[in-house]
Amino acid sequence: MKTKKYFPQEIEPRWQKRWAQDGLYRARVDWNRPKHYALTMLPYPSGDLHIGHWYATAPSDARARYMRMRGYNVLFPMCFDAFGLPAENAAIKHGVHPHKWTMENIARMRRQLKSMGAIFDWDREVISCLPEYYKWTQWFFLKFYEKGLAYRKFAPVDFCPRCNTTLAREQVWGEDRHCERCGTPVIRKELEQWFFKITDYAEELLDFSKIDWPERVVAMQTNWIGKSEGAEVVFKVAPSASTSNERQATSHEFSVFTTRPDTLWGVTFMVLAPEHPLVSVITTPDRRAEIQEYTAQATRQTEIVRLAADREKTGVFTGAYAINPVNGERVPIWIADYVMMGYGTGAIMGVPAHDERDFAFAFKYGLPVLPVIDRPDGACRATALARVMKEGYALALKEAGFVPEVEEGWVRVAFHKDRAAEFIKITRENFAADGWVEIVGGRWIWIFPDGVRELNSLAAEREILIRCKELEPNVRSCRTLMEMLQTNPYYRDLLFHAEYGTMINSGPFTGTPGEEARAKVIAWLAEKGLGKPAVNYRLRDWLISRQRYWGAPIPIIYCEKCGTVPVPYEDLPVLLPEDAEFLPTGESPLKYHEAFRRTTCPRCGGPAERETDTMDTFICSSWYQYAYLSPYHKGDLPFDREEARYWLPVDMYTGGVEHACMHLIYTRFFTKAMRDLGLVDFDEPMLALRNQGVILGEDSEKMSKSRGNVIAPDELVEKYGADTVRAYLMFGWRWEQGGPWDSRGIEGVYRFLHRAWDLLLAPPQEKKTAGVAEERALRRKVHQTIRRCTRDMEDFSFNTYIAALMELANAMREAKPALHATQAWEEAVRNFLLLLAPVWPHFAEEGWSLLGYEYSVHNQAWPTYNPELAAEETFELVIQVNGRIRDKVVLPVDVAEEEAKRAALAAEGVQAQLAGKVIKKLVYVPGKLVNIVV
RNA sequence: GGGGUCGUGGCGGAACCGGCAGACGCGCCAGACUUAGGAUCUGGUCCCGCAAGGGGUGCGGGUUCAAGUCCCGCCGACCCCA
Repeated sequence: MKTKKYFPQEIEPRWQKRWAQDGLYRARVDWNRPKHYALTMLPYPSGDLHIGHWYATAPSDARARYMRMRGYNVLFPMCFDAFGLPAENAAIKHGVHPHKWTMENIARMRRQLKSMGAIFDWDREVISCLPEYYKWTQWFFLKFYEKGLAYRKFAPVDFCPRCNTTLAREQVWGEDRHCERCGTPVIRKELEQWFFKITDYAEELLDFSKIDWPERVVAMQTNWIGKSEGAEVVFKVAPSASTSNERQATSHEFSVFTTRPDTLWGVTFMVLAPEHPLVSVITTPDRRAEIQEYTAQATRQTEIVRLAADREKTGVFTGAYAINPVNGERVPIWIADYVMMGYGTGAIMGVPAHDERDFAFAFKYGLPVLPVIDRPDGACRATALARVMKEGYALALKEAGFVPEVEEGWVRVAFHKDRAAEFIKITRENFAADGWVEIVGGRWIWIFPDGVRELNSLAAEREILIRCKELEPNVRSCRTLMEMLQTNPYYRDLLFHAEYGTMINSGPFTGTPGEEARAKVIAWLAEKGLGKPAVNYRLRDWLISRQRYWGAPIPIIYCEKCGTVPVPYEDLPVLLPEDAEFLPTGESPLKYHEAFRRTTCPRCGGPAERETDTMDTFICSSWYQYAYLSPYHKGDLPFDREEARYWLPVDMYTGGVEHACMHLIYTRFFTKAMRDLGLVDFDEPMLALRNQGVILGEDSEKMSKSRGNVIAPDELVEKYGADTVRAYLMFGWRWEQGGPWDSRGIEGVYRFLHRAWDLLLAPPQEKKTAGVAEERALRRKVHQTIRRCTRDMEDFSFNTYIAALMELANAMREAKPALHATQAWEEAVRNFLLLLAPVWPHFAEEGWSLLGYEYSVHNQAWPTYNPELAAEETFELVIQVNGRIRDKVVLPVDVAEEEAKRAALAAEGVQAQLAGKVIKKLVYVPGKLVNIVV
């Protein structure tokens, strides 16, 4: 009888129907079994399922199936992130209502997802745009509001002119600060917006000790949160000259945050943000006009322009001075647009000797530079004008071991600071006229014929400059010493450095080594009451207001009498009206919906207005893993407590790394806030996380309709069946890496399924006889494969998992003529099907059924391997001479060391190499090799 | 500029603790079966060489009996942050 051919188009729908009928994959609470909550990131219902969805989902399903066979009660749900802009844009473009558009897409994508044959429990599906769902999204908002985690403030915010809405800081990407969704560069607006206080959890979000997440994601989040430790230091404003005789009624002060309190003695100016409230107070009358003009112009600039690193720094002097609390120096206060009110305290201290930006600013405006941190490398350079030196100067230096370069009337020398004293001595002995030689870098010393002067204070800076100007007409236009030095290209790279090093010119701290400098200064500041330790985070609060229609309305009412009033819980959900005009005006469409906007105050009953912005859809997805527990829960809480107690938290989360600083940080914040609200009793939503890569088009470019390189999974399923698509997606790439699609590669996997079909179901073409050894060899391969596959599935190493199955199939094909119908063969077939089951669920079920096993293969236990059966009996001993392979011999695995060495020395290929040589050493690695060193 | 990840055949990729580099698959080459083959099966396939042998994991050094793997320095790619 001829075996029928493998025909996935018939097999797959049949089994999918049967599994659904039997509720095979329904996940129910069962306290007698260990649970495993596997979750993959929910898709946005954009229209059709993309091959990327398959790439993310199918391998995750295979692993969830594996866990199921391992005996876990597995929950692997699926749903749709249904609110969001594309629905609204489609409405604007094609006149379809977002609800209709979204629900139709969901219906299509649900059908497409079902063709995958995954173990999704569709009874737990949730759709975030339905009132039964967003009621709870609004409920979370109210809870956060009660807890002080949701607040409204007027602030400069990022606005996408294409999406016509504000965005959270996380949703603005890249150097050009573009919108994460549409790529348009954002602009800045000043608006009153709602925020979630994620910064309250900044410190806790930095703790990843309880979760097994990829290092890359940990690094990205850590980077994003951007903790910097340092000190807050208070500077007093010096009484201004014009008012000094009248004694000022109020003394002003302001604080700055710095990560480098060890450089405080090097402060030569201060900079306030133009928006800083003190600016208008301290500006002297003569500076007022200029300051006002600059401030007005800075406010108009976007943050992106103001912060651009390559932009020339500009600023204006306020006329006021601050007193450096550590040494009483009077330093000028400037304003500059590169200082932002929203960052730190809106004021910085300028230490041009040890900060690149400060250096550029000081250089531009002729502010002095005072080095206060020693160069760790000690590199010094010096330049002498040849005509002021004796002729023998260079020679004298040479004799002393220096390496002077003499060129165009200059003598230049580079040396280590330890030799500075010697250099000074030789230099002083060699002056022929009045002049000077300066040392920069490791030391800052001006050598004059009558003595040396060190640059160790602002006073010294002024005095040295005056002396130099007297001596040299060329430098008379220089405002600072640094300006003078800057003209000499030989000093490039030595004029400032930002490294840690021993403190110099720092009063009582001079000589403090770099490693302890910060801590010591901070402690001292605190003790003297001049400052305190402080931590600054880069993380901003999460801006959640969106000026769009297709989202969950923010449940807030504004009453003229009562102010901001939260919608009472019993009034939830605040329904999104169906008949809004959603035009992209840059303001919320709900604002123009009178019936929605006008309401009564829940407190006083008077007329009031609703908030018309909707919530960022990332809020919907911050708690969806809880929604699956009891879809559209009807109770006091968003989910069923019993279900939660059993299933939570998520054990394995899979998805793309592009969400590292958005969804993945938001959902961690949500869970921590939920914990503090008493809703859950754990700290992290997802215990483990694994990221898949991205499948590119065959042209190695990102798939896009405009490029025409999109691979449609539906077509592939139609041609090859879902099992082949699943297997190819797992085999073709390192899962976490992804790469370009290869339409020939999938053919190879398809062929493999056909071969495997014949291997299992067709009678052998020929018959051979076999001995015990062959039988044992087959069983060994089977058990080795179980071992490999188990490990690979644990490690998400899907490509090698499939490779191991292919190897087993190859071995089985070899053995089939001799072993068919033996017990070893039966065992091989049974285990092969079990190992196939997570990857090709339909194929495995069909094979299992045709071979007469009891339904269902997916209810079978994961096979275990017998280490004894998996163990090899012999091995190939590699014999090296001086590290080069010269021969190999096959030996029993339990061979004695002496025996192995004897065999190695006797090997033919070795003998030829050893002739007449003395063996110096013999390295023996049991079970591996012998290396003979001669 | 700072931080991270990574460089292995024509391609995707294997290689566990430092121990046979290139598993598995694609492609390619040869053969078989065929009216035919873009189906299927068999064999071959890192490079040089008829061979013995030699070379080889981005480049240059180092540690070691032994390095794709560890260390140092370059070069290049990608990602994140400026």
